[in-house]
Amino acid sequence: MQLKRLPDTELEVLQALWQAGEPQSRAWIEARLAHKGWATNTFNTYLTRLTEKGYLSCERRGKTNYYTPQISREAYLDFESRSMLCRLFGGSAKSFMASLARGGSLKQKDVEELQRYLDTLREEDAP
Amino acid sequence: MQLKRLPDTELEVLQALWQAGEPQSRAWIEARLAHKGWATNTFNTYLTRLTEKGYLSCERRGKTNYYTPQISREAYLDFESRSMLCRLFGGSAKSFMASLARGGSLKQKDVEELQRYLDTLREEDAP
DNA sequence: TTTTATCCACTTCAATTGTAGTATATAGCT
DNA sequence: AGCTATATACTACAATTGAAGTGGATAAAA
Repeated sequence: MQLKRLPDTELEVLQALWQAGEPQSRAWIEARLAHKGWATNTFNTYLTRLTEKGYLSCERRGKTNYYTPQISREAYLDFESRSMLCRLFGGSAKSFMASLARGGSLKQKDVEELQRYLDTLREEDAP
Repeated sequence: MQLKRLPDTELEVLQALWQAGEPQSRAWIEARLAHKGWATNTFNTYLTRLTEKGYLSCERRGKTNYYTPQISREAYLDFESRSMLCRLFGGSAKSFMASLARGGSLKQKDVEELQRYLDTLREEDAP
């Protein structure tokens, strides 16, 4: 599938389904995203759009539709984070980090966590 | 100013102006972004919209408008990268890095660069 | 000063997005 | 079989975005 960035609202619905891990109904998603304050039909709209775009499949059981993601969370997030990095930072992960740091989004704790994570990456790479 | 994510096209125009470092005309921007293949008036449209939204100021010299960013590149990128991080990764920089790594966007070289950068951050923090 | 070449203000237009209403089908109850 | 509740299908509509055309203003040339 040729990926395209999804609008915020549709992405939130998709995220809920990724977390679910199995096909879910509109009602289930509505409960999960109750804090959004969207009307019932608003969920239906987003589910339909995601299905038309090929991000979800839809299976009917009785009166109810059950939706299943057709792309993995990993694949989508990878695509979108890469595209963001290009659009904003010319593809440089370091520039991105620098931006977070400057803005104070990167706490001491986050830095340490990241360093540990990067260490594990190097081990994998050159064991 | 209450920031809002900009559409891709407007952001590209703004990026060109940030790089310029001084007020520039539509013609200058058009030359700089010639590879986009946009019609002349398309540049005018985006410049007008950015000005209406408050991201640019506009000064007239003779027949020509000169545009100046009203927000710093740093402030905008900080805002947008933070919002992306929340939307996609629940705010975790580590998850973001993991996503890049999984997708192969993070080369050995990038990892090392990042590690050096993070080291400098810690020195600043606890000298 | 008239002409010309440009630059921009204003208008247009289709597609997408955010949001939800109306209408129809139907599962399940009686 | 008929009734009712409800889930979805279809429709609506304003705002935004991507893209560019028209036409009026005007600096510069003649």
